[in-house]
Amino acid sequence: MSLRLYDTAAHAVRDFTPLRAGRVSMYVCGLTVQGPPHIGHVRAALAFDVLRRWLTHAGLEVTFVRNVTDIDDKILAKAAAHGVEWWDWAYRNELACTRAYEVLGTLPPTYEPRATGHVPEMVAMIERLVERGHAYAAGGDVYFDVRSWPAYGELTGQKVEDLQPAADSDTDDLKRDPRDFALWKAHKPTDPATASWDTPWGRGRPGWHLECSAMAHKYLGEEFDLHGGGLDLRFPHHENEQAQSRAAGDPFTRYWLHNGWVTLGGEKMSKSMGNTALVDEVVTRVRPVELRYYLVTPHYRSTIEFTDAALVEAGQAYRRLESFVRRAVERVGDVPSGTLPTAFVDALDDDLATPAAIAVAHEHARAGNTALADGDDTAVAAALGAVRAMLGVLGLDPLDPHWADGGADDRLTEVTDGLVRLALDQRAAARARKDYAAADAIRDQLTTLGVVVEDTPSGPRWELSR
RNA sequence: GGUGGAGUGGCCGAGAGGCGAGGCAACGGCCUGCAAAGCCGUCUACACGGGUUCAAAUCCCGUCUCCACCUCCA
Repeated sequence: MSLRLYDTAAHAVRDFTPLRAGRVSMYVCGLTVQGPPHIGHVRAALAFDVLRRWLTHAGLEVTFVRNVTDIDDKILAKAAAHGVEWWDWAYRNELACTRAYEVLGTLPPTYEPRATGHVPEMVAMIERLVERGHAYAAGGDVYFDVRSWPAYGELTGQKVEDLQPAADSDTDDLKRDPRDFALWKAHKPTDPATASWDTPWGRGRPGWHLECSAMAHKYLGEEFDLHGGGLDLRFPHHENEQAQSRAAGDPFTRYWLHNGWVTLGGEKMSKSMGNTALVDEVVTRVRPVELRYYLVTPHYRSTIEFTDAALVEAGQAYRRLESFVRRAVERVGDVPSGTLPTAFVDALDDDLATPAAIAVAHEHARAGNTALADGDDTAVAAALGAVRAMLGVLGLDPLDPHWADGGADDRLTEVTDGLVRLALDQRAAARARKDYAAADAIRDQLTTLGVVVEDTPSGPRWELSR
């Protein structure tokens, strides 16, 4: 495999060679389940889903771990505001996230650990850090000692001196340096008792960054291949993760991958800005597979400015591919996925260049359409196999059962087809006697009902309008 | 203040020294009784100002505009 990936730490595209031959270990930062997911959240999942599928396609055995952060300040605050238990709030949002991932066809991770289930692992990690002189307890909190780790800032090119002092300075008097970050937070009387755990430093709850280090260590080992997440996580989250893991003696990740934003009105989508597009809402306007196409087609590191027009356009582009696949299957049957065109492979190997990859799919669809028009079934089958293979890698195969119309009853479909055929026979009869007004009236009525009629060399075909 | 990123044709969106991605829309043609779908063609751009080069959207210098991170964030 000749995959090359952009490594944030190296600021460059690097050849990817797995730590262990034939296997890949990847850790992706999942969501803090404080609310239902918007399409920006889901874009991150999609980006790494494509990577995971590509690695799997290359024959590698992928261990994919994506965490759920189910305890943090905002979860506690929002749960309190809604008058529900924090764990209730966290879990209902976790379910909403899982549903959104599922609706968009992301493959489930190998494992999806929750922060609250890994307190002993975190405690163990803190102990290692304290022993090595990189962490200290203060007032029930435990902090990472930034000054004790000269490499601090290496991931994002920051110098400790240049960082703006943290704004939340209520704990600054406890810290040796304002840039020190909390590994563990002492229990506050205002927080629910259920949101605290016993530790050698007293009761408390996890700091944000520690969980990922502890869980990556547990499930992927001291060193693993890929660590991914959104751009905003580079600093401080990923910087801190790397610092604490390496200070604790783990080589940690070998490549850092970060996906770009989805923006709305030119600005990063975020709850606090009030400029979000929730997955549940967008999916009522376009089919999930079209939303996936929209989010997966641009390069994973580029910004996507979310607009309705672009979303609609993506749907149209996808339908072009889908339409070829459906018509080709009607002609030559359900041929198995073929081999991937070299240009497609080269594109994805080049830091997951999905735009170029999709372009190859469109080119093959066009060739397939030509073959369809020429009645060249061999070429149709070849194009169909190639297009399905390519779309399959991207999780966009229109024939994948995942995208099948839910709840469509086979009997009902049969009856519908029969009824439409009845109407089409009437139309054919009208056309035969050159009564085009009658023929067109039938077609118009079907159109009104949402049935689109197309005349083909082998007779009329119909499908539901999208 | 520090760090990182972006500005491409009517629109979306790639590319990153020379053979003008791909899609959407529009227009013209083919096909069709008419459509639809499809195919062919047209429109052809790289924020601005300099520079390097036989050749720059791509490299260098400068300028402008925008975004992100340094506080929770995909």
